This record gives sequence, C-alpha cells and structure tokens, in this order.
Amino acid sequence: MNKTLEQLKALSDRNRLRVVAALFHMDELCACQIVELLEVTGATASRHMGLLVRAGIVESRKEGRWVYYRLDASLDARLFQWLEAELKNVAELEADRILLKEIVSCAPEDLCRKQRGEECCPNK
Amino acid sequence: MNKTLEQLKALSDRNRLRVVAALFHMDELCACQIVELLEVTGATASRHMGLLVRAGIVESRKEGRWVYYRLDASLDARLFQWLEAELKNVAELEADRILLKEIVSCAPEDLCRKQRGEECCPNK
DNA sequence: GTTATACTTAGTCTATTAGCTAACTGTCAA
DNA sequence: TTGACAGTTAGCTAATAGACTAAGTATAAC
Repeated sequence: MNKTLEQLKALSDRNRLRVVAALFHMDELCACQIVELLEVTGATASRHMGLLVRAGIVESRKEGRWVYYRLDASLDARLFQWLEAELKNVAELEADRILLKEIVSCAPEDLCRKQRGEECCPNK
Repeated sequence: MNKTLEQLKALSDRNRLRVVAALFHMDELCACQIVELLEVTGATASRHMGLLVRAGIVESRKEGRWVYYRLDASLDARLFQWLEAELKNVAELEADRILLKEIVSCAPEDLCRKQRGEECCPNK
C-alpha cells in the first residue's frame, strides 16, 4: 500500500499534475523547462520532480549538466490512461500547452540563460 | 483539473485508502463499522468519509440514524480497476479483512452499543 | 414532548508539505 | 585548475491536513 500511497501523494499536487500533463504532450522535458512552466525556483521544481521520480511516475535521464524527465515507462497502464483522460481537455491546462510551445522553442541553453536574466531566446 | 486533484487528494491518505479497500470487499459499510475498522473517533471517520463523498469516490445513503457508504457507481472504470488491482494482495490490508469479518458479524446496533463501552456483540 | 443516540460541524493542536534562500555537488569550458 | 553553472540538498516559514474534544443536528424510543 505504501507504493500506491506514494504515487497518489505524488500526483496530489496542482504543479506536479501540470508537469505530468505536460509530459503527456512533450515526451521529454528538461529541468529548466519545468522551472519555466511552473514559474517556481529551481529548488522547488527539483523537489517536485524528485517526488515524482521516487513514486515511479516519471523517470529521469542525465545528460551532461542537464536532467531530462519523461513519464515512467513502467507506470501502470490503467493509471496512465485514467490520468490521460482526466487531463485531456482541461481548459486550465490549455494555457500551459501554449506556454510549453514557447518554452520548447528555446534550446535549454538559451532557456537557462534567460533564467539568469539575460534576454536571448530568439522567439521572444 | 480540480475534480481530478480532489479525487487524488481524497485517496492520498492511508485510512481513507483502507476504507476504499474495505468497500471493494464489503459493498456497503455503516459509519460505525468504519469507526471500528479505523479505530478513530466518529468525528474523524465522518470527516474522512465526507472527503471521499465530496470527491465522488464513495456515495452515502441515510437510513434512519444510520449512514451507509458504498463505492460511488459513477467512479471512473480505469481508476476503479487500478485501485482494485493495487489494493488486492496487500499484506497490510489482510488484517483489515479479518477485522472486517468480525465487525460485520455484529449488527450496527450492537456495534454502536459496544462503542459506548457495553460489551454485547455475541461473537466477541 | 423529552431523552438517548448516530452522525456532523466547529475549534484547537500537531504534523506534514509547498515555497523560498542559501549552501553544496557534479559537469563543462576557459 | 579554476570558474561558471545546472541541478540537488538543507534549513526555514507559512499553509494545509489529520487527530482530538465539545457542541450541534436529526432521528428514534420512551
């Protein structure tokens, strides 16, 4: 039951659900892109993602200085499908999808520079 | 997303999950039986059940002074099946099932009398 | 009616959790 | 090898949530 509870708790947060919803669309997101999406500090985003990873909802992949997240392939199909259905057509998440398009149009390098206060992303 | 979050939060508690697991076996439980199962005060059990009802996980039926709870018939089938699979064969819940057998062997009247401190349940 | 009683609501306390800043770790580039 | 930097961890604060007791509501028995 602990595993189940851990998964439910990991999903019981608006920001974490937003990330999961984004990963249904994006397949893979860099940590700095998640910071941008949620508009929280890197530390906060890192904690959220740590919870999702430990619960087995998402998995991470490290590439140099960057960490990429995607939905965990071993996630139960029934849970996966329920979530997908629930998060589809949520008006509130529409704004996230638009924002996400802008975010992924920047390379992570540019995005990270932007987060340091430098204006550099060509599409903005 | 609020409804989804509400359901996830309602399920993100050990005691509430125990009740849901019990309702997979029992089909219907009286409030006093839930008090007995969780070993909490009536007020605490009532608050837990209120959350589950409001989230659409369980539904309640009032019969005189008693309130009976069952899994909400409109609960999403995918969520239902995931939960059922997750809660099946959980060693920790085996003790609950044994306890539950004893609990339902008492009529609610007897159980409530017992909760007032009188020893009366014939099977105990 | 009046009283007992099954459950709910209100108020309080404590524990958990989301957010922040600051310090730390590991990787890349000069 | 030194500095810059992406991400994590630690420590703090404020808000949320679970537990209790006590008071309130509604139903049944006398």
